[in-house]
Amino acid sequence: MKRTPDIISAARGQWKEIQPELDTSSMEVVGRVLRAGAVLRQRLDTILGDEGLNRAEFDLLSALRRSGEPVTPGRLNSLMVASGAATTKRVKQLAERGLLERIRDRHDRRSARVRITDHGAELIDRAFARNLEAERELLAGMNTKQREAVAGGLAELLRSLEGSPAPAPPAPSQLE
Amino acid sequence: MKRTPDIISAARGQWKEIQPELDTSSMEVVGRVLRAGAVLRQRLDTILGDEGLNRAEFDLLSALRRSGEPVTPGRLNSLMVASGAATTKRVKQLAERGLLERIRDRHDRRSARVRITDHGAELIDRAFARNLEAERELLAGMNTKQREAVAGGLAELLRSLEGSPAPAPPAPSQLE
DNA sequence: CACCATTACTTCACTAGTAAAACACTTGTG
DNA sequence: CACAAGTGTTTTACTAGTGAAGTAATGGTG
Repeated sequence: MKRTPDIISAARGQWKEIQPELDTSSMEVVGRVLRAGAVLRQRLDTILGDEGLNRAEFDLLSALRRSGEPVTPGRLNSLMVASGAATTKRVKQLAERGLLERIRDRHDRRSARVRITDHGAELIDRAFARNLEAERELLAGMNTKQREAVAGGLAELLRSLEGSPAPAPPAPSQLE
Repeated sequence: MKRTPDIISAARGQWKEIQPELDTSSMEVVGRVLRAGAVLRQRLDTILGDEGLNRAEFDLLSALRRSGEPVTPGRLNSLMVASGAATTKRVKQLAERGLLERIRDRHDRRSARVRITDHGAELIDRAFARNLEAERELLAGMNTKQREAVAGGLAELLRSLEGSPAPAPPAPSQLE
């Protein structure tokens, strides 16, 4: 079954002419992930904008919301695949908007824990639902079987790259 | 066959507790693409740095190199999934480094075409090979079958999102 | 041809991200 | 216990990206 080529197939063909001996097979996965990610981000970021959030803010509030309890900046870094400096900035700005707050960690004074506010939870709940809807629309060109196939493969890839997700550290019994 | 969950499965489980009626199935694809992309980028960008290029520069030189002929800024935008302002900046900086040059387009004076220099081609050839090697290492945790499966699914996704790639516009017979 | 709509690109003002440095705290070792 | 090594986070200086505005050119229409 011959398929219309996607842009990565086309690119591989071009590289073959330039450097015929080069093994470009990794592009089949990596090139496609990076490109699909860029396209999806470009399209979904505008939807988030309508909800008053950018990608960074959305990711932070999502991570906090689904964690269900306060999270350390270090853990946020890895949940969001961001640098410490980026996380610090994001937390500061959303704290100023009253969407989250910092709570001192009595058990480790190098750190504070970040907790979403009620206002923040309301905002992310709405934005998240809206985002899911937009995602579904973007995936509408694929049938269920195709979506499940790529989802399974991507899960393999993530496990291969990251291993299994670390459980959240135990919440201290008292935080003030 | 029950698999160790990846972070997106875990996240979906968390959302199910917060909003049980929400259909989060799109996260299986979109969430994973975005996350895998972020992880891959984080890891590969350091490799590119060793070759003296950042992601933006790498993408631009790659696009030019594999095109084999001068490209308009507008086409570079879509090849790289970047805004016009970003492309302008990238072109300016790499031109200053002598890695590419701008050629006037006699057929449309709103535009110039961007051509990679010999120096630029040497640099990207080495960087590209190094990048492929790093990609292969990152994919080493997956077997061939798994890689082919996810590659196929991702190709479907890209075609669904972007359609088939536009061919390069004909090269004018004379450019000066 | 004159004029208007559209297109292609650049400029501008601002924001988000990063590595490295700085600082404070925690843990390990003798 | 004292000190060194390690860890967690923030600060800093800088860079890359963006939307909107600006500018020039092209194409369409009467």
